[in-house]
Amino acid sequence: MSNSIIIKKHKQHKKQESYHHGNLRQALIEAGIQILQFEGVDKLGLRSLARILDVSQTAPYSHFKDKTELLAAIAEVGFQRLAMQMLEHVNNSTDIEKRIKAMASGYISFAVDNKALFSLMFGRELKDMKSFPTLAMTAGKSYALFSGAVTEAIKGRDDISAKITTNAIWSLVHGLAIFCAEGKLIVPNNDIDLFVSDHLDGLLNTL
Amino acid sequence: MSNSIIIKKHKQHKKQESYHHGNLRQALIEAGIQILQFEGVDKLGLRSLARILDVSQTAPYSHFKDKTELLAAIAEVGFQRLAMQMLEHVNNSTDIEKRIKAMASGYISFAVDNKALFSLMFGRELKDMKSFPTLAMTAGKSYALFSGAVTEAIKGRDDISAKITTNAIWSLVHGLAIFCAEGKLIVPNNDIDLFVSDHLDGLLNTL
DNA sequence: TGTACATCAGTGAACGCGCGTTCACTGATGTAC
DNA sequence: TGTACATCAGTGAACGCGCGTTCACTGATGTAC
Repeated sequence: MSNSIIIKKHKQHKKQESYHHGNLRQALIEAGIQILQFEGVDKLGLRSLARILDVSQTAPYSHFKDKTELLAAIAEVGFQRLAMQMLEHVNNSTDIEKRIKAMASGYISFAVDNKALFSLMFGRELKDMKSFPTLAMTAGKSYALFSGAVTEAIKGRDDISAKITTNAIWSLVHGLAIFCAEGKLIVPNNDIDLFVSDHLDGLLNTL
Repeated sequence: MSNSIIIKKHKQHKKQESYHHGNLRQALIEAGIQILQFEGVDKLGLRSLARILDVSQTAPYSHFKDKTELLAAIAEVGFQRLAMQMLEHVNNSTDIEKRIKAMASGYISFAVDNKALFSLMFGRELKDMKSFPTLAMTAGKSYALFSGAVTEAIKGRDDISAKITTNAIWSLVHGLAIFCAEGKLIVPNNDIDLFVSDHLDGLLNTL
């Protein structure tokens, strides 16, 4: 990738070059996501980010107390997009089983399209989410989407069973997402919907 | 943890201190696993390992061409133990469904007991397994255990269906393993067998 | 409207760190004769 | 059995690297009067 792309995208060149960046916080997050996209988690550092944004290496400290806080902010955007992508796939289907499958497709294709971001979101770098309550909340949204659908599907049965089913679906989808992202599983013909349908049918049939 | 434990375990003190370690390759691998157990992936380096084993920082290069090769060796041991732990849980049950559940229990409890090793085995550090054929082979064993059981269970039906079912089970189990290891899912009363049974029933019922 | 001033977003030098790897080397080992 | 010698497993100094973070600072901004 070319760093200049990232720079241009964020450093909106005003008439006179300004001392202040104007939008550094947001730019750091977005550039971070770009680095994840094209380079990988271990290239993502405060210094590398500052370099890309053409800003001094300590400028990020005006917006984030330390590196972890920046990573948390990036991951949070990731979780927002994950939930969005799940919802986009759902569209307006009313069939509950189809909706679950659609959410799964969204989940998995998000993972495939954002491998490094996805692994940051679930990785060891941020394993103590307790320090980042808003991150934890945002992260909970994608789970809640599955959970809500399952609860609706099996209403009548008890809560425990709903929870177990939700966790099973979530785990299955997450596992598929990881293996697809890593290339350990291949989606035939890139037909993600068929792929998901095939792999979820067993579980969903028992709903 | 105390590093001295690791040292004592490996540096078998002979009468006269020997110039040669005697067993450095094996010691590096085992100390590596210890570091993973008590410190985490990012504390695992050639230098830290050499330090622990009380050996010069370049000694490891007599046994591994570079860091990645050492990591691959460690991961390979991990995969051997994973397969072992799966088989141990199986014992001598003949019921195929029970056997699959037992293997799943082994898989998940391995992940919980060896979080960092598990994440090395499936992590980005070794994402290009092609460079390590024996690692890839060993890694395939745990998959083969699931695959064999499923094939046996649904014999009569076609291969494609067997493969899909295997992948679904594998993904589900892997997802559960990750979430349990990360503490995102809690195993009630530490009854891993019941936990697994609950979460796999849906899928296995369709066999 | 113009100005003083607090606040804030940046700078740039410096800190200490641990890392992987290379290099020329040396002490120990085992084997062929 | 004793010895020469190739081989191998170590040593220790040095390389260059990028990193997170701290510090004292300065230029820009906006607001109260």
